[in-house]
Amino acid sequence: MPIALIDCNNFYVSCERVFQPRLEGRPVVVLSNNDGCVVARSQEVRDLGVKMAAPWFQIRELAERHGIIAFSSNYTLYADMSNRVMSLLADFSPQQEIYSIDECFLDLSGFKHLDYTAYGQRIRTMIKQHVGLPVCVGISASKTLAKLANHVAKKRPGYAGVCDFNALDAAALDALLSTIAVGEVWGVGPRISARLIDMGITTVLDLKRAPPKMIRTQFSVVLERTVAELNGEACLTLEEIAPPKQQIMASRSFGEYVYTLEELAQAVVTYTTRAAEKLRRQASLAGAIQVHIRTNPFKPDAPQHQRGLIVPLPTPSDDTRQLVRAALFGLRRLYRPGFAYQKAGVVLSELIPIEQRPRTLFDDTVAQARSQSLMRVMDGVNRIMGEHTLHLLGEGLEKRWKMRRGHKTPNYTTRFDEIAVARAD
DNA sequence: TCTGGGGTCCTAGGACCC
DNA sequence: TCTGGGGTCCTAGGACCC
Repeated sequence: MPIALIDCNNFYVSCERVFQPRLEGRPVVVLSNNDGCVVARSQEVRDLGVKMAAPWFQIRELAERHGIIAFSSNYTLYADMSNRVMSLLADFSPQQEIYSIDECFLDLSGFKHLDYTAYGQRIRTMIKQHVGLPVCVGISASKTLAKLANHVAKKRPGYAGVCDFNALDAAALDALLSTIAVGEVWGVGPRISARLIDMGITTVLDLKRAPPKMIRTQFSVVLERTVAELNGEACLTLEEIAPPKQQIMASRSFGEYVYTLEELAQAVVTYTTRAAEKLRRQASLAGAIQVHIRTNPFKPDAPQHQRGLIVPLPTPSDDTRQLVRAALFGLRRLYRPGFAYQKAGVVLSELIPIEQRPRTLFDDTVAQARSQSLMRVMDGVNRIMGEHTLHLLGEGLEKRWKMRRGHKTPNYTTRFDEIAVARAD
């Protein structure tokens, strides 16, 4: 069963380059929320040795020396670009799994006599032409192998952006796998990688040939499955429909330290509102809400305070006001004065589909209906008029604590007043 | 001065039951 | 000196992913 993995190259950076072609060939990074650390790097930046997740303030000097251009994350833009890519890719196979904002799997098993490498090149050309983004394509018999094939397509110029493992004979494939570090395998993170290397399993080929039972006892069934996948046995199926989330989070670091309960409450109301919107979008109710606050863990000399609390709801709900009440109840119990808080967040859990709302004798169905219409109106207004048009006053008006985004580009594709302008001078 | 955010799955261990 | 056995459920924590 041939599976293709299509992955955009340096996705966020490439999105920015589409609208500023002069950035082509120049070192570019995109920063995380709060302009905290590097979350996307152009090839030029990788070549300078800048690591993923490097704190921006630490590499600032290097950046200045080499003229690295930095952008704040513009998730509105990236999400829109992603949708365009995914809907184009959907035309290349009846089965598509959108795995993340910049990758998807396609099941190619229906295409019997296809030249997969040529097909991969057609995909590349199509995406480049219609969206302007560079992508690479990996093809093989399992998801794990397709991921590796994609890695090869990205890293080895000889493949010109498309690598089909099926096109190699067994010996050639093993030879190739013996040149890739075991840590590149999907599902092998830094911890497991270090342990494997201690055991003498250093390359992908070593892991492919490791005895599955030993891997199971020493590690887990998960890694055992990975070994099977490396041997061409597809254990992971294509998930075309994303299952509803089991928990929904919203949290942010603050742009400036927060000291007072009042300001923490504003943040908690804001994040709860966001989480509740996501909750309603997937038509679920939450049975509990967890609140957490913390000081800056990177400042061990400063007084530290970090706590979380789960607040059960009287009945499962998707009403922002009810969730906010519970969250603030939790916050008041967590809060201790005298600390410089750096982050707060909420997690909605015990989610159930809305049609499974438990019924009791004492349900106030009138209040429930009112709540539903109110939320529908709020969501509707915010969808049409722009997010945040209608919100609870508890979010605060000033938001001194809101995140820094000093280098954000316009929402070129989603707002008429920020649309890209082309000049012919 | 400045260090992201949002998820999933699995396992071990404790509580509890008969 | 000796202190059952087997099962389920729940939670916290660890590992991973992008």
